[in-house]
Amino acid sequence: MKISAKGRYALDLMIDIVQHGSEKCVSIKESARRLDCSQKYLEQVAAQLSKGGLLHSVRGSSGGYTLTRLPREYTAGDILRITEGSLSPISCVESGECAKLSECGTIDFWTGFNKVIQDYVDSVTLDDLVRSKEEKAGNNYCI
Amino acid sequence: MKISAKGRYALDLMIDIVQHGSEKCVSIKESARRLDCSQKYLEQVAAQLSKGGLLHSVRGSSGGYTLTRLPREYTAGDILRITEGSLSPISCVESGECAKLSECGTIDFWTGFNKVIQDYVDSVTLDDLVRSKEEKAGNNYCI
DNA sequence: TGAATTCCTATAAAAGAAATAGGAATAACT
DNA sequence: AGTTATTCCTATTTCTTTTATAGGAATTCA
Repeated sequence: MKISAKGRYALDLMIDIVQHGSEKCVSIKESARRLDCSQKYLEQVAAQLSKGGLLHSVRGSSGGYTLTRLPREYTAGDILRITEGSLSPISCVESGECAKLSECGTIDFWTGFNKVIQDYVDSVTLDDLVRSKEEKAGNNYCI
Repeated sequence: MKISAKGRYALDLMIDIVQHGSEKCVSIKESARRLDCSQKYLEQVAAQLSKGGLLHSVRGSSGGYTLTRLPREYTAGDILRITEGSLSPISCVESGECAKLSECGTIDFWTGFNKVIQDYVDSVTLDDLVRSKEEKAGNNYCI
């Protein structure tokens, strides 16, 4: 039960855009260099976030991506659900597509599991993540 | 981020053994029939649970599996961790194997995520699951 | 001895994740 | 106008993991 690399990239990318996009667009080329990952793959992640309304894209030369909201208005859940497709631990929790639901002994367990997951990921904002990263960066000089 | 079929089978199998193994061993053949899944695959799941100390196996004719503890002494987490390998949402949370940990902005988020997952799955016992199943079974006649 | 089981391990099949690739569309800058 | 830098679109490949199948060895009961 792992979050995929794509989901991790998505969080890292959003953080990167906050940190480097105060006034300008942030291009994928830049971000990929900083995050040290495949530019082409990161493009796909960005496209998905853009399609999902979490990023605004600017095409053409000196284009890139900007946020569509304030950092505190995104939750980690918003970001991860876009790239992971869903964060539920089991598909029937969402779809209800199971012939044996009425006699299922584990559905309440899965439903509760799903709830703690969603509650947690929606309790952390992008702003929290950025501040966490900034604290870490500061520590490099202090310790 | 899904629990695998193997993990679901493991929970269902443990429940089945509680429900049908009060006095005797429960064979995989029986369970596979009741759970409507591949006998050979369920064998592998059972072997894993047995190896992990959650089930006691009896070989030979009229053999099968029995619990090694009382139902209330297993948590869902105990069972799922055996078959899923781990329930952490990201591997570095356990391994600490990441060169960039000191500058990572998301590690605290992942660590907190891991905690709510472990806390939840360990808050539900096998006994809870069995009772949940029995309630559902009762409903078939009441509604 | 025969039948029913767990145990062991190999392998095939299917699905999904991660990355690569090439180029079209768009927009800024000179 | 032309060059360059970008997003956008989609196909394909490669890799990994999951799921299932397969065959038989070891064990135990009757």
